[in-house]
Amino acid sequence: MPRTANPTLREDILKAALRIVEEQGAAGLTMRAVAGMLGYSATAIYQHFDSKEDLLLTLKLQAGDLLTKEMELARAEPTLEEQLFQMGQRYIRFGLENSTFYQLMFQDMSPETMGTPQQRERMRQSWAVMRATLKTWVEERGFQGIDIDKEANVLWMMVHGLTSLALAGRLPSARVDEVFGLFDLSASRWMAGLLSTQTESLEA
Amino acid sequence: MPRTANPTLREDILKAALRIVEEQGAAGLTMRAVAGMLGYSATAIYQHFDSKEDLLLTLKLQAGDLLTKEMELARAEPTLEEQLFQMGQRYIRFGLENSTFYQLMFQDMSPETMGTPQQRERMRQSWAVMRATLKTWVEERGFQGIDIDKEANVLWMMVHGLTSLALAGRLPSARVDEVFGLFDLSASRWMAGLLSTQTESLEA
DNA sequence: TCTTGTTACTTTACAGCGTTAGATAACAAC
DNA sequence: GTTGTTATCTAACGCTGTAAAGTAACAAGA
Repeated sequence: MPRTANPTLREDILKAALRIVEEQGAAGLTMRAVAGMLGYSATAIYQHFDSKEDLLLTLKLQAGDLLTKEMELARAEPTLEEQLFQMGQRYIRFGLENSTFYQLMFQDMSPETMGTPQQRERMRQSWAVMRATLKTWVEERGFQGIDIDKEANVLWMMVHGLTSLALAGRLPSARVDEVFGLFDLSASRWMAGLLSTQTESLEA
Repeated sequence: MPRTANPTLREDILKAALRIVEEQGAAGLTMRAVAGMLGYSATAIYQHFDSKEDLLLTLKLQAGDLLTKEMELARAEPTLEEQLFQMGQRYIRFGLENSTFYQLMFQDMSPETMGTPQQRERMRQSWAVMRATLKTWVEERGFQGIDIDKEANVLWMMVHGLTSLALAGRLPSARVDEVFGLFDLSASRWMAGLLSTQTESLEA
């Protein structure tokens, strides 16, 4: 017969943490800051999260879900090619517009920090969305000798590499349209390369 | 007529910091730990570095130099294609074998943390090595309508994306040979894509 | 309605962090 | 020797994440 807890506190903590990360960056995210924003003491958070690491992991998982949702929106495009292309663009835009989060998602990814296998799976959900579309497209076009998983990883490393470099200030410009230009180029190289393997196999 | 400082202390600090990062990860790198390893007090470091951030930046620059050196070794390969390919492999291997460092290099890259324009230039040196080889290759083969800078960025985002995903545990395996397999695939897609633009322009 | 058991939350405290201020002492120059 | 400079140390400040212990709110049973 215990005292009842604030039923929304867990979510409130996550919302406050999200706001702090957005407004002040990852360095501003302290237990005291989060709790203070809600009028609680810092240690109250430990009723709902094991540690700051646990809180961060939850935040990362939520960010991953947002990215997945974003990519699923691309399914509205009329053709599969356009869907794939839009997924790439939406991925990049998400990273650029939520830079702190995106960097967080790919940071501190030591084995312990990565959570349970289910959580890792959840983090890969956006990849799975893209992979599924790619698979349908490859099958529809009747491409032969394609390892879907590997091709999906190739596409993923392109968009992630691009986003990551842009956020690190390692590209000539981090402007969305310029980054999209590079995405255009790399995607068309990949596509042309893939198509060329198919014409070859037709000739043979 | 001042007292003389330990002439090797600055380098000793960097060496100690390097060792700590390698042995204990970035989290173990504290001013007290670095100084303690050398028998100095923590504040002695401030004679040689403005802040921990300054120390870290210096470390990153050194890591960048190492990567550049590593990639320059690929110039020994007999053909330009092999040189380019080796550069990619050496980049990836460097990242996988110096994971903490590599992650450090692409972390905390907020505008202030990035140092002077000269330092940013120095950080891009490994990219410049690859770009130069790519340029020579493109000219030697007489390829037309190629924007060298953009193609170099495409190659860079592939190797960086791959390395970064592997280190984040987001690929099915982080084993060097498996990662190399993905590099093979993406590089050949890019190459075939690029070649296809050239045969098209020949036909036209 | 009163007691009781559970637990949400607070207060206090601790060790460690980066960094500053002030004290100390080493040593080159005169 | 004396002096001036500065390399280095000690002490301290305000921060961090978090453990331990205290407080009080409230559901359940009488």
